[in-house]
Amino acid sequence: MPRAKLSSVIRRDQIAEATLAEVSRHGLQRLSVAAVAGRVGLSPAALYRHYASKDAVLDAVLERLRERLHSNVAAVRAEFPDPVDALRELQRRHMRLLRENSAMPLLLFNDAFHAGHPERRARVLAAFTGYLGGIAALLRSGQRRGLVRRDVSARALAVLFLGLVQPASVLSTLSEGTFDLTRQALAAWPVYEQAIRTRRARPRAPRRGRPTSRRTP
Amino acid sequence: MPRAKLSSVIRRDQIAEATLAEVSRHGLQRLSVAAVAGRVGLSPAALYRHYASKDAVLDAVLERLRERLHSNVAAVRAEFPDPVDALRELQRRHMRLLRENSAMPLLLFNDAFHAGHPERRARVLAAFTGYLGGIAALLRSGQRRGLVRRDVSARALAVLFLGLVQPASVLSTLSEGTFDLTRQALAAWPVYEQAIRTRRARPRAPRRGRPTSRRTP
DNA sequence: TGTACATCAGTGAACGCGCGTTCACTGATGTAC
DNA sequence: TGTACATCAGTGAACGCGCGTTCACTGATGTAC
Repeated sequence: MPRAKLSSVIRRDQIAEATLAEVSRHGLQRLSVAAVAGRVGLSPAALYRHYASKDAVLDAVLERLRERLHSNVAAVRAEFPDPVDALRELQRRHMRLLRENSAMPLLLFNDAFHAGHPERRARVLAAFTGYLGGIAALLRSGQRRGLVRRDVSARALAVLFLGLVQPASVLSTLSEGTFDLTRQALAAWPVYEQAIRTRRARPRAPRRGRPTSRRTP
Repeated sequence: MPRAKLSSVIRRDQIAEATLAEVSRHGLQRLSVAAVAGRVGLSPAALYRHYASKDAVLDAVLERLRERLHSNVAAVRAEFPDPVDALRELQRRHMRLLRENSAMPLLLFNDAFHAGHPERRARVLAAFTGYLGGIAALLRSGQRRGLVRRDVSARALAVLFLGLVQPASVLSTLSEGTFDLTRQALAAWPVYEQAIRTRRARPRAPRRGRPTSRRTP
């Protein structure tokens, strides 16, 4: 007996969201078309009315994740004039994104997601470097205004920013939530902030005992 | 026609190494018993003379990776009396380990590796927290000697240490080597080192403009 | 406001492929005598 | 130093399971007239 019919526009959306939810719960490995269809309330065959293949669904999911990362950068840029404040908020949003979409690392860092899909790997890399680029842009703007140290490239500081959350996220996934991601992030932020901010009237390399010198011009 | 016979002790070793090499090259997703056997110079069926299953091989591989992580920590501890120097060297060794075993992130952070294997997931987590524990121990010893800041837990600083390499490693995997892991790591280390070292005669929170105060007792 | 019809979202059943694993058998190797 | 035999690492062929996908068919829905 056929169940309720809905337009393909709606179904496409439901299927992509259901896939995200399934991956969040059981990982990409165990993701089956049957499970996704079941979650939406469809037979597996019905899914093929809306997507050409399982891979097409995964591509749609990737696009959603890319958008969410991008919109986070856009949002904090708009909200905070101070780029360092914006970064702190971005970290918060990033953690929320991870909490609500634990599928994200399970997909993006998963070779099963790229293996044999060169175009998809390129898109993941583009999403990643796009995000990184947004972070680097914030840092560069901080550098221009004399808020962020200039002796290290904005790019390198941006990669370091990702390191603020990523290992914690891995631990959290592995421990199935036992590891407290938020607590770690809260402890890590001030360390990062102090590390990237322009230092004023401080010895350049304290351990060597060199004479004090100003770092910023 | 049967090929050269070798003792099972040798074969077990060859098979585990071949698996590491295969995963490094094509990821876990594409890892097949046939490919591993072929690399060793055996038929797929022969592999079952030495391991009970493909999963048993993967367990052996996990153990090898755990040992390599552990021995890196032990080595830098033995080599450097200063725990911060030891950490710098650990970062170097970690990068080398990643370069020579790109299988490591492809396995350890892969849900296909844990999915449906609670014991294995526990072992991965244990390897991870063991490594983290070793790093935290170095940091704690630095804290005791007044070399490392005490206002942040050694544990949190240890997770941050992992962040020094991990995002770069992901980028490097995604970009298939285009991204320069070593360069990033070299740029990141001084930032980390300055961030964790005890600060002397520096304003506590420069941006707020609070009065100068010593951080270390 | 009804009727006819094209469209399209739905279904159960079956297909087919990849791949881990098993099976029955082979023949080299090490050891007891 | 030979011979007999248990052991054990090797093989090709076939099995079997999971799962993505296709197929022929159904019936609801929207629209032209």
